[in-house]
Parts: sequence; C-alpha cells; structure tokens
Amino acid sequence: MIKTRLKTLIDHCFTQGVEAGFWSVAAAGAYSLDEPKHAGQGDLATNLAMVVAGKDQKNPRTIAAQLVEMLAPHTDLLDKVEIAGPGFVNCYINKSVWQSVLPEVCGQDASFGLSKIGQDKKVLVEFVSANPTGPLSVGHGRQAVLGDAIASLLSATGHQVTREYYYNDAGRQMRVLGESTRARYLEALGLPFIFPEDGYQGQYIRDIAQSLIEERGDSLKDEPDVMVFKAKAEQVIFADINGTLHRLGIVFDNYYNEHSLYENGLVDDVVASLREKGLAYDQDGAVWFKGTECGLPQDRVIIKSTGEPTYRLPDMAYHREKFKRGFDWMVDIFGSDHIATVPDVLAGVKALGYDPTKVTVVLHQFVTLLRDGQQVKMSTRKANFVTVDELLDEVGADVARFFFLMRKADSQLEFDLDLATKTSQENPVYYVQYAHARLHSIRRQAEAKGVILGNLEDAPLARLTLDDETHLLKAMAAFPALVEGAALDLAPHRLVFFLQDVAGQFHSYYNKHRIVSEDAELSRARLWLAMGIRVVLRNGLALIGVSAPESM
RNA sequence: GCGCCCGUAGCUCAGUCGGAUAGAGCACCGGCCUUCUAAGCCGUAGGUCACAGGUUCGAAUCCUGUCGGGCGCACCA
Repeated sequence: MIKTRLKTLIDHCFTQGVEAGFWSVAAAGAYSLDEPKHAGQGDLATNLAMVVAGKDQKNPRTIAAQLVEMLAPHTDLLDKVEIAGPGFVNCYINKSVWQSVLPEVCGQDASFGLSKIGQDKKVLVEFVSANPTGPLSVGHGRQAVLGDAIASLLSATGHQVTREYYYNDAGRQMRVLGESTRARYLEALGLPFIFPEDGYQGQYIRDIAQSLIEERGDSLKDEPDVMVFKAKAEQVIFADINGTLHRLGIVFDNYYNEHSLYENGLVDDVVASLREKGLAYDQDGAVWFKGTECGLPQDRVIIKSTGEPTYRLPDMAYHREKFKRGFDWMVDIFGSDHIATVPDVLAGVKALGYDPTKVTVVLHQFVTLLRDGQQVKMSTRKANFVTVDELLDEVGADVARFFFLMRKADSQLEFDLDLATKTSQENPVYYVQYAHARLHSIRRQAEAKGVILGNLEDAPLARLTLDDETHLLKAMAAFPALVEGAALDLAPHRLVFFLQDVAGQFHSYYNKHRIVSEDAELSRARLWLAMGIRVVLRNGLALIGVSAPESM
C-alpha cells in the first residue's frame, strides 16, 4: 500500500524527468521499487537510475541525483532520500506513514488483504479429479490442499471462483474396480474366484465386498453383470473421498462427470469439429488428431481402432465445455505424472478455436513420505500406501494443510511423519498458531488489567517508534500485495513463509518489549499494534485454511 | 534417446521483474521462566548457490553445454 504510493510518486518523477529532458522514455516500466535486503539501505530502493543510465548511456549517479532532487520535497512521505552503491536511490519512509497502516488494518479487519484486482473474472479451478477407485492418497492430499488454497487466494483477490472435481465412472479403471469387488465378494463367500491381473488390492475392496454380503447375502454370486459391483464400490469410495475432503475442509462447487460428455454428444462433436478443420483423419482403423499441425511433435490417436476414445478426446471436450461455460481463466491442478497430457489438451483447445493461454496448468511434484527415517512406497493398486485419512488421523487437518503448502508446487515434498506427528516445538504450524493465541491472550490480560483499547482514531500510534515496531508495521503493509502476488502466480507457499516470518517477528518483539506496561498510553498503542498483527495472522491463516486458535 | 521439474548450510527448503554483504526452520553447542502463554526468545557455528562457459554496470536468478536426482514419453488414464 505504501509501496504503491511511493511507486506512483516515482513514476510521476520519471515522467517529469522525461519532460524536462533529463532522460528518454526508454526505461518506462523497466525499473522497479523493492525492499532492500540489508539494513541501512532505506525502507524501499529503486534501481531507476541504473536502468535509465543503461538505456541512455548516461552516468547512473547523475541520474540518481536528479531523481533525488525531485523526490526530496515530498516530506510527507519521505524522511530522507539518498544515493548508494552503483546508483540505487534509497528511500526512507516517514515513521508516521508506517503508523498510519494500523488504522487501515484494524479498520478493515477481516477484509484486510482482500482486493478486487480479479475484476470478477470467472475462474475455474479444477483439482483432485481422482476417479473413485480407492481412498485419496497422500499425493491427492497435496493436490487437494494446493487447489483449495489457490481457489481461496483467487476468491480473496476478487475472482469469481468455481472449484470443480472432474471424474470418470465409466472407463476401464472402473470396470477393473467392479471385477476386483466381485472377486472379493466371491472369495468372502468361499466360492471360486478370479482376481483381475491388474485389480485393486487394498483392504477397502474387501470391506466393500463384506458390506455387499451384509446387504444382499449371496444373491449376487451368479450375477453376470459387473455393474452391480462397480456401482456399489463407486458409491462407497466416493462417499469415502468426500469424507476425506470434508475433513480437510474442502468443499467443491461442482462435480463434473466425464460420462455426461458422451451422453450429450459433446465428444462426437469435437471429432466432427476437428474433421471439419482438417485436423483429424483415419488411419489403421483409428482416428488421429493432427498434432503436427498444432505445434506438437507427433499426431495422436483420439479414437482407438476398438472404437473407444483415448483420454485426450474427452479432455479436449471437457476443456471446450469450460470455455463454453464462460470461464475467463481455467486453472488445472495436476500431478507431475500428467505432464505428457498437457500439451495435447492445449493443442486441442487451440485447434477447436479457443485461446489456450486462458488455461494455466499447475503441475505439482510428488510427495515422499518418511516414516522412521524410511521412505514409504506408495501405490494405489498395491495396498501399501498411506491415505489422506490415515494422515489426518495422525496429524490433523491444520498440520496436513500447512505441511502440504510449505513447498512450492514445483518442488518435491518430503512429508516427515515423525516430525508432523510430534506436536512439539519443531512444528512450524504451532509456531504461527501460537503467535495468534498469544495475541489473544494479551488482549484478555489487558482487559483484565483495565487497559482499554479505546477508539482507533485517537490511539496514540505515534508512540510506536521502535525499529521492531516499524518492522512489524512494514510486514502488515506488505500483506495485501503479497496476497495479490501469491494469487496471480498461483503460489500459496509464499503466504506460508510470510506467516512464519510475521509470527517470528512478533515472538521476538514480545520477548523484548512489554506490551501492557505502567505507561497507559504506550500500552494502548502497542495493544493496537498487537491487534493489527492478529488481524494479519488470522486473515493469512484463513486463506490457507488453517485455524487460528484463540488459546493453546 | 526426447520432453518437463529439481540441484542453494549437516538435513528440509525460501529467495517474486537480474540488484548491494546469501535467507529461514530443524539438528548441534551455550544462555533466558517471580511480571502479557517457554508450543517462546537470545547467542555461536555452518556456503565454490552441482560444474563449465556466455550475456551486462551487476547472475543463485537469463542463455548454452555437462553431471546428478525425479516424472513422463501407448490405439492406459
């Protein structure tokens, strides 16, 4: 907020400099204003002089001097402006300006950090999208939390967000699921059975078979149609998945069934459209998509010689429906094993006449589970995987969500169960939550001692003069821009790091300085500061879906 | 062989548009509870940013190559 204020002023000075003939317009938009890494380099620094000097072949320090002269009169905002190093212009913001952040933070309260930069753009966030063949694994868990946090961030920044789960209950996988269930059913009845070669081996299939026996006895032992088994398994597993998502605090707005694309003729329609454009052809009894015409290295089969479509075709149809449903931006969250499918689908979207740049794919790397220092191998088919439910039993939703968001999507995530299950001080989740609880406690204590917050308007905020206090005020001021950046870049991990940083600053401040003291005026000022930090921590935690306890 | 991701402290990882002296947590070692929550704080130590070139005022960041790890490369999804 303050940064944008200063940036506007610098932009103004830049234009002024152009008009005065100091430099050309070449550097417009190329320079930046940043927080310096080291103390003694001001609150904010711009590289304008070096960028201008580079473009115009001039001496950066001369440019910097001209800029300083233009900035210096603005004493309402700036205390001091100086030239440093190779030509940085370091700006020292007036302390009263930082103090003025607090009324905004506390005044806006729960809405502090929200913005409208999304301009009500309709965004579809597709995530999880696991077919109902088994419980959600830890990898799905990461994706679920990542997608949900991204959706929250987009909502917070003024986008109209739809959370969607895409699934297919009609394919080969589901048939195998039905056959696996039937085999377990027969097995449990002591009858001869053939377990499918690539069947699902988890205990949950046995449980489903058992409940079928309880409901229907052995009446299905000669049932020729696998559908009964499939339907039962699907129903149970979907309920299980939804239960898991619910425990994680995730609610989808919509479930999109791949099968509906076939029923409505939308898949056939895609083939027809592609043929019309000369981008589909027949060969070897299959229908091919002319990928080579669309920037792909090779053509791809979209309908097999058996008449069944490959995954590419319904994916194209699905994405076309997303466009037709009027979304301005489509965010797909996929595991990195889907890398290969992305270019195909995007090429398809383009071939169908839609703008593929409106689709952003977030690929997240795998989750490695560590237990007792050993990697846990995971596979849905073989039964030795850890489910999200098991994880939640051990660590709870707050820890799971926080841990899943601690890494950027691009990085592989090592989930150390031994660490996460310990509810001890090593756990960063508690560190942040503890700061929030502490702030509440302080307020309670203050009330008990008769220290009244009073009106924000006449709070003696000018008493907040310590460097530690200014740092905290700066962090608060940075929050809205951080949320915007994290949202637009689809990078919720930045929020997690920010929260740890703010919590750390507060813990440190708390240990060094008394908030409630004999000085009633100072106590009031510091109490307002504490309330501001509380607002930021609570709002930040809310965005990543982690609770902000009032006591621990 | 080809494509994508990763390689930063002992370990796990941040580092946004290329900025100044490289950041945190954990682990290790040493301190701090009679006062607002010790699930906390303070301090010490820890680095050839995988390697080699290139681009420029300036590179962990951009480009090329090499090495190492992961994931893909079906008429599976």
